[in-house]
Amino acid sequence: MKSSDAPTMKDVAREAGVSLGTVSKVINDIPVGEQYRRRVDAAIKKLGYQVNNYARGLKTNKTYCVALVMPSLHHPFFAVLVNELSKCLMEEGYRSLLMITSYDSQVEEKCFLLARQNKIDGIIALTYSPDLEVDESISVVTIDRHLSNHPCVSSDNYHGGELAAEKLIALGCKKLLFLQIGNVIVGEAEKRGPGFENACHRNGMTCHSIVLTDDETEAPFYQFLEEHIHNGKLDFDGIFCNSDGLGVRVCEFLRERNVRIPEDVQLIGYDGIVDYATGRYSCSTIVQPIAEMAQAAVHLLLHQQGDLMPRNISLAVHFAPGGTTRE
Amino acid sequence: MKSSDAPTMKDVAREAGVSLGTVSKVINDIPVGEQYRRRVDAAIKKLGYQVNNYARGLKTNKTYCVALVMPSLHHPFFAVLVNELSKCLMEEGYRSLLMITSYDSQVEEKCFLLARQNKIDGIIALTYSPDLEVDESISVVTIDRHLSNHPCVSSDNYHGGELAAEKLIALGCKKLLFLQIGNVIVGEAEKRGPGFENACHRNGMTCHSIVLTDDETEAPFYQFLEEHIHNGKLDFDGIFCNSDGLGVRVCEFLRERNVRIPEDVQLIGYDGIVDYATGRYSCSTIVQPIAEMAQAAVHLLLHQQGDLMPRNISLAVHFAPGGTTRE
DNA sequence: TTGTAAGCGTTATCAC
DNA sequence: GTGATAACGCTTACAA
Repeated sequence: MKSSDAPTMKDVAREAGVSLGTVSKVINDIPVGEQYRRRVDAAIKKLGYQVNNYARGLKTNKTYCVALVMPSLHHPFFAVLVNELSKCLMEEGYRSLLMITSYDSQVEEKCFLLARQNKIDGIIALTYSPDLEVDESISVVTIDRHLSNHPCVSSDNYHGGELAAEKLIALGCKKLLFLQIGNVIVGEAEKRGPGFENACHRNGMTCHSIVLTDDETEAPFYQFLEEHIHNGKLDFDGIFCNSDGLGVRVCEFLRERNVRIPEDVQLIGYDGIVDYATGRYSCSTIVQPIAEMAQAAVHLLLHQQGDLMPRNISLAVHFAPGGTTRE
Repeated sequence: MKSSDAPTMKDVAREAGVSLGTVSKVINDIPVGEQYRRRVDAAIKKLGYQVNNYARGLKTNKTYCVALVMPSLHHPFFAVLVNELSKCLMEEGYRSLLMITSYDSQVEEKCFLLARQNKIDGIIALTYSPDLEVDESISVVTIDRHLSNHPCVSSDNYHGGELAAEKLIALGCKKLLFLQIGNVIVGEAEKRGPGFENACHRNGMTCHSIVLTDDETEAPFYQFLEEHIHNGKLDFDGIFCNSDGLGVRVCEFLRERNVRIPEDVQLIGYDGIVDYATGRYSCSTIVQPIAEMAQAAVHLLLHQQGDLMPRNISLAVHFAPGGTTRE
């Protein structure tokens, strides 16, 4: 850690032979005599002066810094989300303070505390603890989950579920299965199932659903599937999984048992995860508009505080074929 | 953006009926009379006081903040690296300022500037611009690439190449091929090829190498492979790719042409990328110890500045089977 | 227009 | 050991 003896505004003022206030004005683009401006600019360049955001933040009570509280970057969805959030924030002149919670609510709490100590201008969070204490004075936007009455940005999960059902039905499926494994915490993502089921019924079809929570294993899925395979034929011909990850695993399980996908069974996942190596979707999927979600979250946090904060913003999803449906 | 009217040390002092200095001492764990400490602690709790890191940083010239300058989080290697870096830093009491450059050297430069303005305590960077201007007063540790004389942390790329060759040879390969597509910028990763070739020669084997740079497409690889397939047999029986991504694509290409992997051709990639859905390696691979690299970078940056900064630290890699080798 | 000075919330150096 | 007080680098009235 080298000690920083960076030049300050005072140094610039001395070098330019003007006062502190003048330097400040130049830096903040406040009108100043042309000659002064030139002298100051020259001094700044000569000394390599850089504004000290800490001093500025202290004075203005504005840090141009937003905390990103995320469970992990091992999952592509989170990684890409953080990527987009960080880019959006940077475009708006904000910096991102990244905090990884590892799905640990203790850490989540600590992050919120740290964020507060850092006097950040806001928090964008995807958390798993339902009862996080959030300081009322700080602006928060959540992704996919609700936290007190802070606005939540998500994809249109309900419609995504509907879309999956409609697509499978349009592709000729007659017996539909819905598999979900997810958070004990109820969030926006839990609307995928209802959307799917509703669209099934609306189309006069029944649908078998199996819903597990994160603290269980996926074993019941596979046991169920196993029991419903007879002579290499599954009793269902259309499956909707609440994530691409699950979709991929289910595909693999079925293919190992000689169930042909998409010939005999078609499957749709959710998320729109793109394989890093091939650039393709890992299965047919309902694509979440991650970049738009990031943009919405940032915009909501920075430009729409105060008056009319919506409780939820859900963004349009679309279906993308990924080899596990006939189209 | 709600305005923050958080309580200050002054408020705490008044509430506790002590002076400012005493409050400061309590907060910084400097010995203080038991009664005072209790009164201050009570006041802190009552008011919900939180230290203002900006004011503290201004005074102490220490921000406990490190900038992470990364090209993108779309690639799992970067995502996991950032994940680990951020966790390490947090454990050491540091915050991470994430900056995504999108492989754009203009942005890289801007990030370094922003980092400097933010008076961060150091930078951990994976950049693509060879001539980034780095302020001499700031500590930098790079990953995989060299930047002026800042220390660089990487996996043991050269040995990784050797390992790949030795493994393929041990598994019975007779005709070896090396494929590399990578940065125009020369970094530590460019040692994989030499390591591979050297180990080949040491074992009395020749090795055909094709090296492309980022600004080209991979087409020449596939053209070459196509020309060297006769009756479903490839002229080579062992391939080393300089990344798992390339490895996966090459496998796919060959399998589509009925070349059997790993029966007829064995392939080893580099990175140790784990599939998010299955948790398995995407191909047989030389695994980079990402967590250890992160730890080394953080440790180097925070605890070993000044005296003996190594130019390069390379960490041990290991081979992991991933279905594209016979073991 | 430009310069001066107060103050943001801390820490640290003093006397007491 | 405790309490004033002077910085830290900046912004912002306000005075010149």
